[in-house]
Amino acid sequence: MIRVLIADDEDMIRTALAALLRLEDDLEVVAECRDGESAVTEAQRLKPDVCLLDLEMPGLDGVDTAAKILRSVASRCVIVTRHARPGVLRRALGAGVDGFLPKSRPADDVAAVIREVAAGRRYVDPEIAADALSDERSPLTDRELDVLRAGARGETVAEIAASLHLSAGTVRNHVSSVLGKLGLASRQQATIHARERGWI
Amino acid sequence: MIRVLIADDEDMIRTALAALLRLEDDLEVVAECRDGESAVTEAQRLKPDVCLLDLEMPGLDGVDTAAKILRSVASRCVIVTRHARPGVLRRALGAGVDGFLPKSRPADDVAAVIREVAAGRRYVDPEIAADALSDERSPLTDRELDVLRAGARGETVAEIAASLHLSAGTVRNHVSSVLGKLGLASRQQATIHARERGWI
DNA sequence: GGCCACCCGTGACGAATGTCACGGCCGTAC
DNA sequence: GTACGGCCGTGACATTCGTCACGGGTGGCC
Repeated sequence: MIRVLIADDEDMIRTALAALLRLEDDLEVVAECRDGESAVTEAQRLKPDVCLLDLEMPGLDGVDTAAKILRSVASRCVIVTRHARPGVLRRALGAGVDGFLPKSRPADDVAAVIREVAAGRRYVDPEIAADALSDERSPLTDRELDVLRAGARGETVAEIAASLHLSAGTVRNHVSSVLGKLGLASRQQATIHARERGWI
Repeated sequence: MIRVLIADDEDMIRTALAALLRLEDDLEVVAECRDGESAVTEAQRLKPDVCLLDLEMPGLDGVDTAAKILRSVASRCVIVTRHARPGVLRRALGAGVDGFLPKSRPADDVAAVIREVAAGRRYVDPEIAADALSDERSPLTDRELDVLRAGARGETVAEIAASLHLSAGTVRNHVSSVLGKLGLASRQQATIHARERGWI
């Protein structure tokens, strides 16, 4: 019997997946969590065989949650996500995740992947894996990404500078460098671009 | 037997819901569609009793799809959505939709709502309904929303003006008016604000 | 008729933004 | 050692952006 923990902040998808997994004879859903923090707590308490973690969750996201779980429990983690991008896959594998499944795959595959991972194998969606091999990784430096992240909600240059403890001129230089690398013309275009590729 | 059409571009949630609904004795899933256009076609061909439509779909969104279906077939429509905002609910009801269910509700509720709607009753998530009654609707004019939509991807004022066949000064005035009404300081903040509330 | 809201435009102003050139400080690679 | 790239900062510059005041046009409402 494979003991499974599910974490997803969206009730409809979480309860639907849990109900489907319960129909499988060899799977047992031992916990349903709506955020990363409770998933970590429950994983430490119940020590499930496999944790199925949604990437997009408030607070701790799926990868952060997996990293915390893997540091303290001998569980295996599968990341499920709507926005499957090479950048995210890299982050996930770096955190020690064993499965990576985009939500563009049918629900039947979830049980299959859980069995694979529980058996000690890894599973990565082949489509994304191919993308991750062929694609360009972010040409931006860490600091440049910091600036993009800090300005993602429409903050002004001065506010970005304040939150990063920089001077406004430095922020402008970083932004200018980003726009040059990406061939774009404004910060908001750069943030959209970076978000679509999973860089931030 | 209630005949149901499901439309959702995300395979995992669509197949999961379809599988769960098939477990119900009184429901029959007659079609699964991944976009609005095919949902309209299939609805016209199969004339299902209830159409379960995801709001967020490429091309025709859920509400547009419902409007097209309701004009040509005697089906009833239920909108399912991740971002349930009063503005969206208003749009949906205006299109003649009979059910409105956010994805923050458990999957069991889907079958219950389908039965309600099939029986000729309406169902609107009480949480959202309360919000819709109490909240402010958008204080922005149609043209102001046009400008926000046109500039949602980081376009410059001149580009917005070109795509709306306006002068740059007029666009700036609309933007200025929007920012005044919302108490914000930049276009990108205004677009974020409007998106969060379902105005665009 | 007047009043008002919305729409479109112009012109001018200050502030914010992006570009460029420059210098300095650290690491790592050769 | 030198060379290079990332990082931080300054200063000056042109462009863009948001604000304001103004005028004209339409259509609905009293």
